[in-house]
Amino acid sequence: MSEKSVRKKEYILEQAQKVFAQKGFKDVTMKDIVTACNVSRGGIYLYFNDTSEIFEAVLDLRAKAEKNLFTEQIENTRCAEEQMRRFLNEQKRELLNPTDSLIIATYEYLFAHSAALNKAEMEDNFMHASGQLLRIIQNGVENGEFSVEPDVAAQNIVLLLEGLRISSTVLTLSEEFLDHQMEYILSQLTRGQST
Amino acid sequence: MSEKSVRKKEYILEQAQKVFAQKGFKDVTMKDIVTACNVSRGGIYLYFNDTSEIFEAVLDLRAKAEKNLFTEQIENTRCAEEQMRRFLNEQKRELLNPTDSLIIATYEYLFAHSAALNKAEMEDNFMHASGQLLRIIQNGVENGEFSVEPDVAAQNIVLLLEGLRISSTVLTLSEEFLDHQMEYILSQLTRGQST
Amino acid sequence: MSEKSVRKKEYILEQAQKVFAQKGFKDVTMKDIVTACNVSRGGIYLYFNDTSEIFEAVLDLRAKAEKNLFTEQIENTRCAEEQMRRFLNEQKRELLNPTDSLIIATYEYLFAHSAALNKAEMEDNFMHASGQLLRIIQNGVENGEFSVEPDVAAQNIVLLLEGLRISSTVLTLSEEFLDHQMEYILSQLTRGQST
Amino acid sequence: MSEKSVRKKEYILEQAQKVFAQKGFKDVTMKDIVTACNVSRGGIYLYFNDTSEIFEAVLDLRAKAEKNLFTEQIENTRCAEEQMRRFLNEQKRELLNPTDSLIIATYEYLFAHSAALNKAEMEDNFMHASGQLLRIIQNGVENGEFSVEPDVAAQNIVLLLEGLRISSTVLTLSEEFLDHQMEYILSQLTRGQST
DNA sequence: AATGAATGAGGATTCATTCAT
DNA sequence: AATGAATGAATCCTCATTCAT
Repeated sequence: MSEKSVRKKEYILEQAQKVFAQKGFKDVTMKDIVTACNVSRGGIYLYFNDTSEIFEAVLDLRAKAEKNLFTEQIENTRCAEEQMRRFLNEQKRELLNPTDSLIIATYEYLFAHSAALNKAEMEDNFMHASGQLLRIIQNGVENGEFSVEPDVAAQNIVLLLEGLRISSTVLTLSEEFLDHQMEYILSQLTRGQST
Repeated sequence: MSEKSVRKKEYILEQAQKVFAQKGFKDVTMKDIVTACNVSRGGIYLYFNDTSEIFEAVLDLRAKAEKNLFTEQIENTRCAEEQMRRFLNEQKRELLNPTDSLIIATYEYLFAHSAALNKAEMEDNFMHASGQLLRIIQNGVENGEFSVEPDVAAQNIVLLLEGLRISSTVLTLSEEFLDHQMEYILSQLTRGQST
Repeated sequence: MSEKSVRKKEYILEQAQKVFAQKGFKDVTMKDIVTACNVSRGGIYLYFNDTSEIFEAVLDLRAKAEKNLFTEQIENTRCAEEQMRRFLNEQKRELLNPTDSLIIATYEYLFAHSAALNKAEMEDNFMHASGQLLRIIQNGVENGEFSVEPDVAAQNIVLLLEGLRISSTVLTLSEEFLDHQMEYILSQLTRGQST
Repeated sequence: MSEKSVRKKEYILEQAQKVFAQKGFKDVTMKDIVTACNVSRGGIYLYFNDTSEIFEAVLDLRAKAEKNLFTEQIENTRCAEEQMRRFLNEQKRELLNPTDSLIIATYEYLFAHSAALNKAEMEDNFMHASGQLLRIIQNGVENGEFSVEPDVAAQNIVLLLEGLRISSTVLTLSEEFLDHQMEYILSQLTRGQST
């Protein structure tokens, strides 16, 4: 694939991402994407065969971008609570900007393809997703900052965030509301500390 | 509407519910529902005008059924922790049986109609959903069983459950996994108790 | 057919007439008529088999009513010009009230059935329609009031009126406009008179 | 739109015109037109969105063609009576060939859309239609050939022609019959001349 | 006589996908 | 590589008409 092709492909993915954020996955047609990009009706097939392929590529692109962001934002501190605060703040920032969230699209996609999906692999993914968090919490426990079962706590937070993300597609979550929840999470991690 | 019609309508809703549980909301066509029931192509329009109307009716039916179940299961005890356990057990039971969950369908429906929806009203609904829980937690706080901010804790649990429900469409949640989370929730409510 | 049936049938025709006046012929469905009357979906078939039959019956009913009106209004004068004025006034009155005109419906009906129609018979009808007029004009010619070729003049007036009727479905004809035309017609009949 | 597209569009309009002439407006379906042209079920939508749009385009096409014809046929003479004869002959020619008349279709279309139409604008159109005629008659009056009120006479002739056109959809008008009417019109214009 | 539930045919419309250019 | 015209499948939805009650 020529360099020009690569750039065009990336452009398509950028535009497609917006479409998926706005309409979810199932309602998006090839026509929608063709309209959003600068491609002809037939031209899109030179790059992708259907909306699933496009969506997968969008997710891949995002995953790469996020990975970089993630490590960079957090690693530069020793204090687990501080790391946790940064992490939660990052989440909060995203939750306050639901316009470009792919959460609904992602669930629609996964659910639509659930027959074809490897559940074991998905669980692995879930564990990975909580991996970052797990490390922070383990740090905290080792430091004596936190006193929880690290696995369970990390999963708990991941699930809560998922609940927030999915709710944000339908509700308007205020910053105040999110602050309360974030504080609650932190206070839970340190609960036994007072003794 | 004759009595027979009423029964047929209910039958349609039962069958439709299965379809929505299996395919979500957006992918369901009038034809799907027609095929699942014993109705002709045009016959369904005697009862409903489109899939949205059917889905709304399915949700209404569910809401009624759940309301009864809820009060009955929980009210017969004074101990807040016991009430909480019963509530969580009920949630666990549902989470282990994701085949007939409408969670994906519900989010697809809400998201697809989000332009037409009243966000303020939706937030009210959310608050109500946590209302039951809120009362249990307030009881617990008054009893001295729990020591949390009731509002925030109730919302936290609702969101976590939402996270579990939506995740269950894509992952297989083991009973063990759920038990850990449920215990974690309970332990959080009683955190300061040890002192 | 029982007396009650006869009355119901007439009631149906009355209501149907309004429907045809409003929608023309082709757009009217059995459902429209059923909705406009107090009859059940299937019940209408006890009286009529399709919209054509209903429309034909409506026209028959009208024809009867008009015939009575016509003779009654005009015959009581000897002066041809006065008769003519009365006739034209009656036409004017109808043209100013186009809401219950069946002209469009009639042409739609005739055109839709033109294959099945006997053209010769239709021409007879046309001649009949001008018959009344013809007699008045012949009177006038014999009196020396008018000086025209009676056949041609009568047909001319019938055609002009048809033009007015059909135009009135689409334009709003003012009373003033109609007065000018009516005067013009009259002046034509008497044209040679000045000599 | 490519040149080929333009030609195809014109081809569609030609074929559609025949369909409208035969069936009127309301009975014509997209399927009818698709069948009459060489287009697939969905293909027609590349050119037009519904039958109204097609019919409007057909009328536009006609209007252009007629405008040319009109001026060309008439302007080359000074004598108003001669101009009038040519004009009426042209009308006669069309009336004798009712197979490709769009009159019924036009009234069905106008009537069906009457709610959406601007009546004032329609009246303007009507006045314009009589404009050509009006000029001829004014010429004649100035020449001393005719002695009538030009406005009223022009409108009278337009309405008569409309009556003839609409009647021709249902009756077979003989050439003789038309000749009589045409002569009658002309004689009316010159009525006072004898003095 | 009368009802109205039910059926199925028919037409509208939108898209994924192909293909000639 | 790229275009966009064209096709045909799939769905939606409305009615005429039938039929059990």
